[in-house]
Amino acid sequence: MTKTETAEAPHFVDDYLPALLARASHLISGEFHRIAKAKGFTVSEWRVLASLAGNEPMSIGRLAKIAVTKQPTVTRVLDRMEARGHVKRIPNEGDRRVTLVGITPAGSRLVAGLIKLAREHERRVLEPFGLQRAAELKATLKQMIELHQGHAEDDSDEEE
Amino acid sequence: MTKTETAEAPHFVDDYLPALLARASHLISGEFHRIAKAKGFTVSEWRVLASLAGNEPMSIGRLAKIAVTKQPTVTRVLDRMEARGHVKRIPNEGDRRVTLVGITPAGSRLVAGLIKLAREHERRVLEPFGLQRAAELKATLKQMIELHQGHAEDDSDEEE
DNA sequence: TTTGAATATATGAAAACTCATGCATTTCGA
DNA sequence: TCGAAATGCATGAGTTTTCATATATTCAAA
Repeated sequence: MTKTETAEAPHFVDDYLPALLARASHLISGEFHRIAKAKGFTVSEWRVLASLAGNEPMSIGRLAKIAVTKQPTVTRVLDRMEARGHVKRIPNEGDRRVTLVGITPAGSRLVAGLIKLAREHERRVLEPFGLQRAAELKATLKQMIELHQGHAEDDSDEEE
Repeated sequence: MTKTETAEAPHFVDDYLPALLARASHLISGEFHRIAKAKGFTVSEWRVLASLAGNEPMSIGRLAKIAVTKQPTVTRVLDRMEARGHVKRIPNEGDRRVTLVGITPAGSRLVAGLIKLAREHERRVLEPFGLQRAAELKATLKQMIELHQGHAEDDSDEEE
């Protein structure tokens, strides 16, 4: 129905990489975010926790980059999470401008369950593609990330 | 490139598909969003315009789905854009619950330039991967979107 | 028809995010 | 060593987004 338009020519956003990435990301992550929310976390909080999980403390700036969240937002998310005892700020020895953030044992326990669920969800998502294509997809995405993390300007990307 | 770690197993988020999608999407789109903002659009506005560009009017719900934005947000974005004359709401004949949204000539002119820039940007992003891998990436993403658009629950996904 | 459940969009109140900028600390050139 | 520029994080203020729900319309069933 409603095809007053010319034959087909897929619409712009249907073949535009950023749109495809956004839509796929949104759909896939959204599925898991419902689980995270059920456990009492906002999306940002889950991202922060997942980024810190199993890692040594890292700077807030680095965390912002990994968690795909702007620095002021991260600062505020950390305030909430620190208040709940899931993460802790740690003054940095060498450079006192830096504040490190680490996950607490309580935070670790909480996120451990979520990560388990996240991995299961990921497996279900990738399953229809097979190991080969799944690996290719991840490799391509990783390479793309690698190529673009330097384009900085906004968020907190750069360094390295 | 990454040295911070102890050459250990890559951290959870470094091989977790949703994180890779989010990070790639964020980095790539972010690059273009700077251009869109320079032209006076917010990210949401650009998404709405890009979704409508060259298309016939569509319902707000469908637009929300395509633009990867929640319905209340779309409604408000539309308010702003309609006030600027970039889009227009059109009462739907058959079902009067539905409000259609179309891009105006003024909106079309504006977005035409942006889309041209967007395509150039996309080409630059995909260039290092070659036609083959680029096509595979898009195909995989499209299939993934296809497989998951029904999982609805939040936003506005479903139907179809 | 009439009623009750669905569906599509809008909206008030609250939460989250973002920009611009502030403060503290470190770096670096003169 | 001094002062300017840079860096890292925090914060005030304003905007956007979000949740929950309201409103309007359609649909299904009795």
